[in-house]
Amino acid sequence: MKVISCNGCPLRRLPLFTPQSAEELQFIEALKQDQLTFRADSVIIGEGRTDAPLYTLLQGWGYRFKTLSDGRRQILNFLLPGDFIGVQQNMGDAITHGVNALTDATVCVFRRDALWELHRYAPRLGFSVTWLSAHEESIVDDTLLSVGRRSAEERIATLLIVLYKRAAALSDDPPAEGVPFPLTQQHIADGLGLSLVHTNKTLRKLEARGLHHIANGRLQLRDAKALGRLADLYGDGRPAQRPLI
Amino acid sequence: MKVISCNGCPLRRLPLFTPQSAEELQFIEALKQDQLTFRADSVIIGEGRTDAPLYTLLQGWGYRFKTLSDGRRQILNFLLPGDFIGVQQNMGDAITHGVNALTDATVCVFRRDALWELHRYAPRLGFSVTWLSAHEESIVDDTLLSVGRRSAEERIATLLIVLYKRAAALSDDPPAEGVPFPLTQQHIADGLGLSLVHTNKTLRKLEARGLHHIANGRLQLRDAKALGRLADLYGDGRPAQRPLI
DNA sequence: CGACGTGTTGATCTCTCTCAATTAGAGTGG
DNA sequence: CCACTCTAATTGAGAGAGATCAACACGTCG
Repeated sequence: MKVISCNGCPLRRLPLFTPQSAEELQFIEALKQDQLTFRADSVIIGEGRTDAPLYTLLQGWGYRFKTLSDGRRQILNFLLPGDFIGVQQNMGDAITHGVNALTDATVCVFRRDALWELHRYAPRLGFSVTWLSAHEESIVDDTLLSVGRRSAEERIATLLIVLYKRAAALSDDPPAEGVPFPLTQQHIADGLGLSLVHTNKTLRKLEARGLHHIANGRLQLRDAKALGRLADLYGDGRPAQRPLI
Repeated sequence: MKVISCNGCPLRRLPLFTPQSAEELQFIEALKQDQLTFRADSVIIGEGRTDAPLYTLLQGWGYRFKTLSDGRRQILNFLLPGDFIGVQQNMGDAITHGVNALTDATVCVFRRDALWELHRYAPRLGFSVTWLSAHEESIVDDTLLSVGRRSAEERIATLLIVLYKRAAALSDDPPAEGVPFPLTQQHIADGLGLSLVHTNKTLRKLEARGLHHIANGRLQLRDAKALGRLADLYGDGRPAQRPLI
């Protein structure tokens, strides 16, 4: 993929990034060092790294995860274009989670001190990063609610709705035959604290009831209302809303 | 409790807040509006509020939580002195979780635009907030790993260690007869995605094995090594480490 | 003294896990 | 074009960790 300028960056379309000034854009451009592409299933940031660079996901999907020493794995959240990668760890703390690519994924690489530079010289953008960081936490909060208190059916319904909305928000055209959905059942299981087998059985049950359909890497919600009843979400599941400041 | 000046604020002792300059302190002081005290078990921020102020927990414990419409509750994380309350929501997003006091709790109240002011005029402190926000997320990450992939015994061992360390880091004297531990078993259950009954049985089992002891609102770790083996934490459970910048 | 919150314990019940096999599709090499 | 392999999905059977139901104990408080 050709290296694109920050001017055409897909992140700019996100509502969080209120219209940037020319100076701000130029500033970001100066902090951007490189652009890298990772293969599907490859490691973007290894668990335990301390010197991880700061990335921004430009294209493709990924996920953050933690593992126990015996191999049990929990996916913390899924990363879609526009998400930051490694903010926590770029602040001097040891990283305690890994980041893998789910599909082929292109990232922008920023200077290690980019976060500080941003705060120092473009506080409005620094503020945006804080906002985005807080928003990512709220996604993890939602997942924790699911994993802690929802049944398997409810968890899966919730995940399907949330990912559907996030994916749909990124495409320009209305999602006629569904949205891209690159997760395997193992990813779903690891994201929801379920076993692979039970995930499969639950998915089949929901699909048999006509609630959704997954095929060829695409997800369709066939009965969004029923899924919504299962999920019992109030305001969650919609993409970030408000502009800043 | 007497209103204290930011100069004597307990937060200053936290390693995250590298020595502040006199100007920075003065700046914070100007943003501080008030000081409030909440009763144990009272609501600090109601679920769904949109105009919540920005607080900082000065004294006492609290917790963030989410509930499903049928009443199932998940505690997202526990708040100890030095924690922020409502950062996410003070950034223009609707709040989707509640905050309750666990003990009597005193908070500092800041102007609603304090976060922006901080970023704008004291970028170093703004950066600290971003760091703190990211760090809070990493605590939720750890809990999600527990709830998703650890057994009941392992979850409880993990929680005890983590809270012990956080509480110990806040007291000056070495914790001879344990650290303050104001949680009821219901709080533990809601924080770990377990039922009350099973939480009780598991706690009793661990206590019978001599791993810990809870009495009179205090927690002692009697066999930290055994608890650590159960918890299987690597770097987690210790308080925030590195200074900034 | 009765009511209430918290903790404790026993007896079921069930959701989800684990184990085990099988199927289907993609890629590879002969 | 056909074996061979590997990964992902699927399905059945049995086992188990944890949930639910039901009592009871204990201390505090009005």
